[in-house]
Amino acid sequence: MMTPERTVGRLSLYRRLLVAMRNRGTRHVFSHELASAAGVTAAQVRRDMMTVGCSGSPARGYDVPELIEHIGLFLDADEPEAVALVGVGNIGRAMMAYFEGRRPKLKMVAAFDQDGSKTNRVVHGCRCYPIEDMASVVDDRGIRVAMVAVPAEAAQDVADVLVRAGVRGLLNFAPVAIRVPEHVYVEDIDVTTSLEKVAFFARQKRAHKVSVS
Amino acid sequence: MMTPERTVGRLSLYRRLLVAMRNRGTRHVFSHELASAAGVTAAQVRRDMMTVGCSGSPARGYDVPELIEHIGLFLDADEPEAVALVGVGNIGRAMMAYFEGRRPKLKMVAAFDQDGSKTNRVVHGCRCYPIEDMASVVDDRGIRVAMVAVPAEAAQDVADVLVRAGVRGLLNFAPVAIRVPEHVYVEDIDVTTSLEKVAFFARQKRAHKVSVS
DNA sequence: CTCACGCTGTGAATCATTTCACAAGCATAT
DNA sequence: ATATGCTTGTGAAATGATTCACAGCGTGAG
Ligand SMILES: NC(=O)c1ccc[n+]([C@@H]2O[C@H](COP(=O)([O-])OP(=O)(O)OC[C@H]3O[C@@H](n4cnc5c(N)ncnc54)[C@H](O)[C@@H]3O)[C@@H](O)[C@H]2O)c1
Ligand SMILES: NC(=O)c1ccc[n+]([C@@H]2O[C@H](COP(=O)([O-])OP(=O)(O)OC[C@H]3O[C@@H](n4cnc5c(N)ncnc54)[C@H](O)[C@@H]3O)[C@@H](O)[C@H]2O)c1
Repeated sequence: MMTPERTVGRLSLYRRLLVAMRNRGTRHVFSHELASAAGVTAAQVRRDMMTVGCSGSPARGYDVPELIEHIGLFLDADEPEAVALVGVGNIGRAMMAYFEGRRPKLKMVAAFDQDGSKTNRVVHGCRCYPIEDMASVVDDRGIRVAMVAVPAEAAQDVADVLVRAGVRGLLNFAPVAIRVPEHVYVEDIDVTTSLEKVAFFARQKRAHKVSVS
Repeated sequence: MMTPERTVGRLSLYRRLLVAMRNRGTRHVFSHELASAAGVTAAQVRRDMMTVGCSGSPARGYDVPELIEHIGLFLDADEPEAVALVGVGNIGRAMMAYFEGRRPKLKMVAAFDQDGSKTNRVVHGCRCYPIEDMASVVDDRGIRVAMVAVPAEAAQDVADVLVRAGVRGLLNFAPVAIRVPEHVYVEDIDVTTSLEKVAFFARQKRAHKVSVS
């Protein structure tokens, strides 16, 4: 019954593609069309649709608005969710700019930083508080999801405070493995690792190409 | 013989942790220590060490400097590799700041942007060129790895030019599935999807907690 | 009205990755 | 010298994710 992590990621991607299709006026979509747009197989799409409990017709495929709605029911909370950001540096500011008005169900409502020159103002519609206020603001506003964009040395401490204040999910940009209690979910975005993977497989592919041809 | 994608990601992570250990003066490490630092199991670490062909002693564990070297031999190219960046916006600039002097084997040597106000200068040690020069600069410098940080609408076009100019690996920040020939590797960093995953599992965990206790 | 086609939904099979479990090893204490 | 208590390395088992393959169906053509 527990949904696989990969599936959730793909559903988020499908939704974005489907919204774009709807905005272009597309009403129906076949599994192979969505699959090709998402870069996965048609069977995968159909399986994923099973997990959101959505079915299509053999003749027309899936109904796009209906799919968007079902994915929303599955993925989203009932109420819009408040998200906190810790660390108003390069990455933090880029994220504020990016998320402004993008996903109405996930609104960045509070940012925190140690540096006094970055706090007590509103950036991209998000209020910036001194770090000392973090526990109380997160607790008061019932914030359950936070992005961590502070230097690696500070990430664990920040996470500890967030978790104690009630946060249940962390998106971590700092290049460290954050340790959290079992009931907290952490997703890491590790750009260095990603880039090293790209460099590694870029080389592999070249080698493979040569050896085959 | 083809190394799994996951393994490569973990090796990159291990290396970072090992370098930090070495800088603290640690000479030897047991699989369970590295595992705990990386947030994986000890068996996983030992398996991964097998793929880089590195062995430890039952008494002392693995030799830290030796491990760092072996992972380097496995992951890195012989020569330092040049990396290109396309899109000198919020994300692009954050990446330039971040990678400056971080990984000597992966050096960001050229950035490209459409916007004239961002080009023909040096930012964080990386020269910014007009987008028109991209194909020739990438080709001339033999660049094989590139980061794509342009708006979604432009990403496919940019990727096409890069691939034609000889790029074999892409790190893509734009929220679209980029289509590339079979011999090119693409890794996506999709912050929206990651955040939606975090929000989803944060909720799940809460539910799980309640139902168990 | 009937047929043929191409799609969906899904059990079963395949493929990939992780974990188990244990023989063999090495340093240390006795 | 040898017993002890850790560890490593690794087949084999388990788990997890993806793909196959096909029955069943709805639609549009004839
Ligand atoms: N910039 C990038 O492209 C990039 C890429 C990958 C990872 N990262 C990681 O993301 C994190 C942030 O990177 P950045 O480039 O935005 O760094 P940055 O230095 O620009 O910003 C860090 C911010 O965190 C604040 N801060 C420091 N300690 C704090 C604390 N204890 N509590 C609250 N705020 C604190 C600082 O005042 C600063 O505003 C780092 O861990 C970095 O390694 C950044
Ligand atoms: N900012 C974020 O936190 C964030 C997060 C996730 C994803 N992204 C994605 O990353 C990409 C960049 O985001 P950003 O916030 O840096 O955007 P941005 O608007 O700040 O920067 C985009 C840059 O690309 C340049 N550009 C546009 N078209 C171009 C083209 N055809 N060729 C070359 N350069 C071109 C622009 O001049 C600009 O400098 C977008 O696809 C965005 O969706 C950004």
